[in-house]
Amino acid sequence: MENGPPTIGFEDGTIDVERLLVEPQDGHVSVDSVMCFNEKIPENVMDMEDVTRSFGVTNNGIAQEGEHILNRDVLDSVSSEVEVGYFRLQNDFCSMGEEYLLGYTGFEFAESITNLDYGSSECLQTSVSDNPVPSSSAGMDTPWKTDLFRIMELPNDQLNVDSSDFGEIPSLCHESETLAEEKPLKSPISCTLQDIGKFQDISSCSFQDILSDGNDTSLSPSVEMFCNPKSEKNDEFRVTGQNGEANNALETTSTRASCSGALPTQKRSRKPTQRYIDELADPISRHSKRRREVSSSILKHKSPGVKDHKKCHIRSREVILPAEESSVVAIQVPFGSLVHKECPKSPADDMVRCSDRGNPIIKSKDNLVTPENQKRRDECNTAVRLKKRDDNIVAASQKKRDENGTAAHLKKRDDRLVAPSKKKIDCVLAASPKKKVDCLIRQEKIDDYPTAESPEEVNGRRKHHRLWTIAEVKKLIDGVSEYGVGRWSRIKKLFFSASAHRTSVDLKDKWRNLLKASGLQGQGNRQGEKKRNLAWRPLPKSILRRVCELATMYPYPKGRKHKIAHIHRDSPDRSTDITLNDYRKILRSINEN
DNA sequence: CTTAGGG
DNA sequence: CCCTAAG
Repeated sequence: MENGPPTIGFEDGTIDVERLLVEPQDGHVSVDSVMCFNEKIPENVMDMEDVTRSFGVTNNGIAQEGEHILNRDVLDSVSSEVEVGYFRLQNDFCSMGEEYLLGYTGFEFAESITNLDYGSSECLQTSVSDNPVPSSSAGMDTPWKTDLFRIMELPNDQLNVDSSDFGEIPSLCHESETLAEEKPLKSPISCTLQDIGKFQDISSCSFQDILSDGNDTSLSPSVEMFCNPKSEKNDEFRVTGQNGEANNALETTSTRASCSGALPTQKRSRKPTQRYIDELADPISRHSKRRREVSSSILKHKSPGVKDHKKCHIRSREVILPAEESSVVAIQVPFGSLVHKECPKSPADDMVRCSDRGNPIIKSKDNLVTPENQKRRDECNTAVRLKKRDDNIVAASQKKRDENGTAAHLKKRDDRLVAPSKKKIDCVLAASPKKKVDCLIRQEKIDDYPTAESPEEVNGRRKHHRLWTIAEVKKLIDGVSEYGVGRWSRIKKLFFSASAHRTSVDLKDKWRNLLKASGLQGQGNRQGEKKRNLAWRPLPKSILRRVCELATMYPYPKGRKHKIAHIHRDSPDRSTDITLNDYRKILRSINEN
């Protein structure tokens, strides 16, 4: 209604492409909010990506601006081809392809569209049939999208744009609104392209990687970030923003809200599809099998009805996204809004907690994985151990053994830990059964943060496997540089007194891993090491370097008898860093004596 | 109890 | 991380 072209089609069924153009840039035309034609879209090529491709829309825009540029020439040529109907090629829609749709899984439409890949227009029809186009008067939405549905409704062999469609555009608003309402996810306003950019900067992997990653398994958080805001746009014709400004999100949201208010009900909001859930859950699950095990058992014991609350789990999990530790900074993806809506507790708690040592890093933690979202997951949890060593084992006996063993160990460990806070209890008290589950999940998350204050335990069981934060690694390195390799208990005492977890053994193990990562240890198969190195989580090179230095300094085996003499002798050659550490170490030893 | 090492 | 064996 506002600034969008009220109509873009001609009476003869063609489309005024020029009107679709938005903000010409550098001889290119931004196609955001622009749509195209269905032209000769092959019957079996309903996939948006294909469409996009066939019209020369480039996808490279995502990483930068999240926009797609359509060469004007191409567009022009296309315009002549436009004959009947059109597709709305929303930028993300195009580029995201299935991803985008998956992000949308909340409602049938998405699923149906997803199926377009397989080339059946039936999907479209069925999906639309589910949402019959109501005739209402209020109209704020753009006709574009609604017309998309129109087209879908049409039989496969007659994709025609009824000129009347343009006239009754307003009447279609209702449906669009409905769709909007059905969206399972509200994109957080704070989630902007800028954030995404930041993410990119921080993480070593490119967005493309992420995308592809999400392809096989599920939507990666980052993808979601993209998807959600876009989804909003998709429903809102008012999509202005190529810039992905937060304001946009707000605007669109509010617009929708008002619109829906005007057109109450008629459609009950749909729950996220199972598929959607699956997609979300997958990435995390992959990384934290272990956690899952524990959590599953916990959940199982605590609340039999976990399955019923899958959705909640998902929500909570979304709060914390896997952050990259590649650099000293980790990204915190603002998915808070989602959580806020679904869950009473805000993720903020976790974040705050996580910043021990003043380190603003939010660990990605596989931990979050815990929330089993799907039946499948639940089943797996309860019935099968995903541990590496359990790969071949399906037998219950094995499982039992493992559980018992771990349980015992955990208990033991817990005893040594700082007394758990009452957060969990509070949580439980204040919550309905559903919330209880959430609390548990949150508990896990909290647990992940190595703050002495928050070593909560769930039912006496503790989650293990906390990711090592860079800060921790640094501390470890400092400790090693001070005390040398092998004095894990001391290092633990002095550097990790704050973190109840991280036993001396853990330190030792971590150091071992660091050595591997630094590629300085395995003399035999250095190549293998290196290869694995790539798989390693991007560790700050500075850390790796220090590890190397320390490793050379203190041969891992106890062979560092002459350590001190060595140091003195070599200190001039050593980096200032090491020298300083040595100095400190000496001082400390002196003090102790 | 602490380490080293294998799993 | 877990588990075990060795000082």
